[in-house]
Amino acid sequence: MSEDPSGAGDGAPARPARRPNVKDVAALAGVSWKTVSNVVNGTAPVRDSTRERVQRAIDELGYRPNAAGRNLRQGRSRLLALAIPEIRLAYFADLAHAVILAAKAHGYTVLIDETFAEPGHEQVVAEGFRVDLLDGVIFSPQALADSDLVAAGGRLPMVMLGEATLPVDGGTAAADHVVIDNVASAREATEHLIASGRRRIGFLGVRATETNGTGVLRHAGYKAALEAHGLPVEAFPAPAYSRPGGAEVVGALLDRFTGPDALDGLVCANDFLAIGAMHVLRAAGLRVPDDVAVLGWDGTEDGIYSNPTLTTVAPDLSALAELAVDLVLARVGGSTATPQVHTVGHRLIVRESTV
Amino acid sequence: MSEDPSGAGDGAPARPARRPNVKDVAALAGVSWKTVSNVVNGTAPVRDSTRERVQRAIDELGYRPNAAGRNLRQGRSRLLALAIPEIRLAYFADLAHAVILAAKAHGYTVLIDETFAEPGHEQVVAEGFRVDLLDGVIFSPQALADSDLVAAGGRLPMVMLGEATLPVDGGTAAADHVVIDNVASAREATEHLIASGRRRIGFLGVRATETNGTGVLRHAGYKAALEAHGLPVEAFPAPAYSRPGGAEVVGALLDRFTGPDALDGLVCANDFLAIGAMHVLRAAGLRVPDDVAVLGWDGTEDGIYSNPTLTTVAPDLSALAELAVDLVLARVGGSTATPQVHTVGHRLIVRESTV
DNA sequence: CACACAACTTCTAACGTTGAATACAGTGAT
DNA sequence: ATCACTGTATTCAACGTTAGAAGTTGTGTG
Repeated sequence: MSEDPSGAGDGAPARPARRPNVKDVAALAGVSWKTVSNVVNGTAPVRDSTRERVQRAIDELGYRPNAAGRNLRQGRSRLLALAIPEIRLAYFADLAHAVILAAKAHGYTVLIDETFAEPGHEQVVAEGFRVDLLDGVIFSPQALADSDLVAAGGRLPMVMLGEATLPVDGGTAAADHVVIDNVASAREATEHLIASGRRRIGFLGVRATETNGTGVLRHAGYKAALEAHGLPVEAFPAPAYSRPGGAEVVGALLDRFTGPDALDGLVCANDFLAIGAMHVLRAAGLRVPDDVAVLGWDGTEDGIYSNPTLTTVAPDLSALAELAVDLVLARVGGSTATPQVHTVGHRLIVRESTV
Repeated sequence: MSEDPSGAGDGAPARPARRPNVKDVAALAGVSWKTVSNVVNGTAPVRDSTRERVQRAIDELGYRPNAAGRNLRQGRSRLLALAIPEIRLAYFADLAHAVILAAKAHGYTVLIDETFAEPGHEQVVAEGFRVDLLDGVIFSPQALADSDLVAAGGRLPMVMLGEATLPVDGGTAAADHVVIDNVASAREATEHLIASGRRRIGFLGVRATETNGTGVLRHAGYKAALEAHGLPVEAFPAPAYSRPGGAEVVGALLDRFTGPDALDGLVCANDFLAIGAMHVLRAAGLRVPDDVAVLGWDGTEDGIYSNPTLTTVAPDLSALAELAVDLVLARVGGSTATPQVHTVGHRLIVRESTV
């Protein structure tokens, strides 16, 4: 009916055909558009009276500097990506939350890229995923081995989470890494089980394909603790660090929970494995923690509301996220410091599953 | 030591000082930059041999069209935002996952905005959050009432999830809405409890502040089912649709689960409330489902691995996400169709908690 | 040989922004 | 009255891309 092509309502001010730009503001304020820019960015001194006049024009038109123009001019987008296997996994949702907050504190916006742990997609990320759009990437790789990253020429500032992409020989890292002390935390967690009287403790979550990943390191700490007490070591691989993964492995392992050498403790490489494991154990008529003690990693909220509640190693996620954002933004700012491995804190939260 | 300011390694090709642009590609391929543009965008016909030559140059230089330049020229960023209360809540993580996939199918990238259900921040989103950067927004509001949205002039294509921002009087919606049939699904779920012999069924999750929100509609369906059977209605408010929220409410309500009129069923407005409720019920020595049947909404994976496993109403999330993306992109493309309310499917998944 | 047509080039312009350089006015000193 | 200086404000140019128009080849057709 109306001739207004914008389709906006009647009562409200009609949607302008074109978003206002600096020139519109300048025209309304009666100054040059550069002065408007100066007011917006504080680039050059502007007289108070002029500033007020410009500000009034900005408010009246609802002017917001166009991001594309600004990005083009400045060569920066103030956009970071967080590349993770899958946002549905609680740990990564927690991580994303922490990273979004940390980035916002620096005026940065975060966009989530799900890799689904596919080597192909992870390789794409490593090689400079959306280098046309992003200022930097925070990358939590899963399938990528240490050697892969070195091959990719660092086209885009990148920070790695976890040790997976570190050279096994201890050589120079290709990018900054942020990690928790997996060996120490695994030792702590295992010591906790031993202290509560467990003697036959299994480890769930070794991975054949990993050379330097989370699972390997946690397994190493677990092994060190048991060997220090002269106790037997028994490790099982997991296809995926997920609830179904944990359920599957433990399901195929149920006969190891009966007989004279029955397992009475299970160190799981993360909370999901532990919850999947507990689910199957319960279905098989085994009691947690009475028959088997179970613990995991990540400190996800699931462990607070699981039945029984779950003992877990919780990384200091906000510290991790802030550090990762600081490091990647330092590179964006031009830093060429030698990449390093940074360790953030963790703590063991003891709950019902290991009482 | 090296004079190379890029800081790149030695073996790998040094990071170029400047990212290649169309002119660099054109020079290498021996064609005009316009031809490169034509190859990249398919704007005009190009001979196969030429196309190949250009493609080789693109690959060799690792050329990727600069997003800022392209956005500026085309007036579109191919960026959508998904505004949700909090990514850590499993339902929203599932939703984000579905939206990311749906958007990717259209060449769009998604950026997550967490509103924390703060009215202030939700208002900002409604008024055209990052209109300078985004092509559109998919918005799952929590605190926003129906009237608020109308006031905001639609500066940015927006699709709303859920009924919260619909006018109560059934008037014209200010934007497209995508919903599930909350009344019908609540009736189904409640009928399921009645069919399994429950007679004293409570509802968890009404909200005083809502006029047209999810909780109100699910309560209406619940009420309709009970009244159809002449059974008593008993509803309780929840401070937040979270596990702690569910735990808190049920914790203060434990005496309603003993005595002659003891509740033997609990319809919870979402899975989180249900899991929090089950947690407290168990701690108080009550058995689910023996003493109390419990169910929720959202179909989150938590309900598969909870103890007991949880009966839930699962929305068809991929349909919901695809529809939302289609609708918002239609607006981006210039559609001025009258906003409508679109309903997607759901199904009741029966598990242990209501056997 | 004129003509149509395809493939490509050249040229112009514009998207909105901001750094660098420059112009301008007003003040105070010489 | 001239000059230097300071505080403001302005003009210029460029970021990388693409749309459009007009011109230039080369090839094949009538």
